[in-house]
Amino acid sequence: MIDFEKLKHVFPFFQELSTDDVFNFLEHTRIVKLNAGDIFLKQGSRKSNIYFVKQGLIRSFLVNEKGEEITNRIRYENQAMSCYEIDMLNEPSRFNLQALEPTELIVMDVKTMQQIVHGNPKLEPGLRFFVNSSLVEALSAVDDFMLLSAEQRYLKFIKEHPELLNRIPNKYIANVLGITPQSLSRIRKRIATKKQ
Amino acid sequence: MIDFEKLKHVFPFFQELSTDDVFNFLEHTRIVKLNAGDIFLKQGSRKSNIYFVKQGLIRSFLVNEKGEEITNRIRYENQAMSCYEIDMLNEPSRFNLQALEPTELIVMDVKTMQQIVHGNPKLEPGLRFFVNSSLVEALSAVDDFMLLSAEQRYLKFIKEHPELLNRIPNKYIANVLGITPQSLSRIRKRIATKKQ
DNA sequence: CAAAAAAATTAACTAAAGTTAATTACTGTT
DNA sequence: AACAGTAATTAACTTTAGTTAATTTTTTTG
Repeated sequence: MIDFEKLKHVFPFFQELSTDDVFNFLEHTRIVKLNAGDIFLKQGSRKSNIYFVKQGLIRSFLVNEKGEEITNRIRYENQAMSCYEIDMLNEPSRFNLQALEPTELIVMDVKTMQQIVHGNPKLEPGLRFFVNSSLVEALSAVDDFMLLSAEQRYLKFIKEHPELLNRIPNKYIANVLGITPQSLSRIRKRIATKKQ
Repeated sequence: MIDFEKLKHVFPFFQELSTDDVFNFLEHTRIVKLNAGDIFLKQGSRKSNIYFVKQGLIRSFLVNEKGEEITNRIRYENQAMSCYEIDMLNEPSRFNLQALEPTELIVMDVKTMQQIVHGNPKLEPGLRFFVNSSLVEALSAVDDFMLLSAEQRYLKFIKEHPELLNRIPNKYIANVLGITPQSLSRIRKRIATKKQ
């Protein structure tokens, strides 16, 4: 059973909607419960879903030519993950999606979602807000890579996501910062010795 | 006078619109003609416009604490530039916008554009396509910073934007790649000697 | 065309990051 | 508590990038 009031908090754009609107929307979603470690989308897949994290923590990663896993995105409560290659470029996913904790996802087919949202103008602002926010986040991340050093990016990361520090291994953070775990370890040491 | 047929090519999302729809949209735009070097938006500004490049070449750049100009975005024909800080975060622009060639821009206030587009459902798909494409581009750029070396990013850049190579100085390309002009010069030398 | 300005390259040096491998610390399990 | 597996750190070394400055090349402009 879906907790309607809780969902309004999870998805701010539900706030202005009637119960009917929300239920009509949620009718086309399904809840997926995952254990830590479960991979719910594999590299090469073309399943075009959008995944809202209701509870838990997920990551997107690929396996490079050396066989190493490289994590490129981390999402937690109230955030959404999608694979832009599948939705927008009509290509198979380059990435795997994996739960890192016991996780509950609200899953919806992207095409279905678009049909429903565009069929009900009251839903449009919510989707727009979501896409626009994603765009701002991505553009801002690009600027950070261009303008900040790895150390500065790390400091910004822990400032903006302090709650993640104790939930994910540093090696995932290193990947997201675009550096190796060894390099992050050195940066952390540098920062620690500076502070004293 | 606006060349309607040309515009349909410039903005693919106009293709399916009636002449009336397009003129209604364009009524709220203005054409701005710039000389090479003209700065048309200054760091700190809150003018929330969207700039479509009809002809020419523009860049976004900031001046860092050392007084150096750092270019973070380059846009040319058929592309659009906006300042996400102003539109989405309600903050003053961190960047300057400058024409690098004699340039013609179609300028429109973002709020006005949103009103018009949301007031005419036929215009919605065009805006959505634009925002979604921007999102894919930005996410892809983030992935490139995480997964590719500076040399690989340069090779990808010249492959995807060969027409830019002879239109902008290498130092701007270096900035966009997140490296110094000196470092790009070394990379170019490395590539040149590899090829023989 | 010549001078001036800007851009690109090169060099020498320093700092940071990648690589490989070993060691230490931590976590989860039985 | 002991073990195994994973993560984090450290070290030694290599490669790449940043920094500062000089030099060469290219572009602009009077």
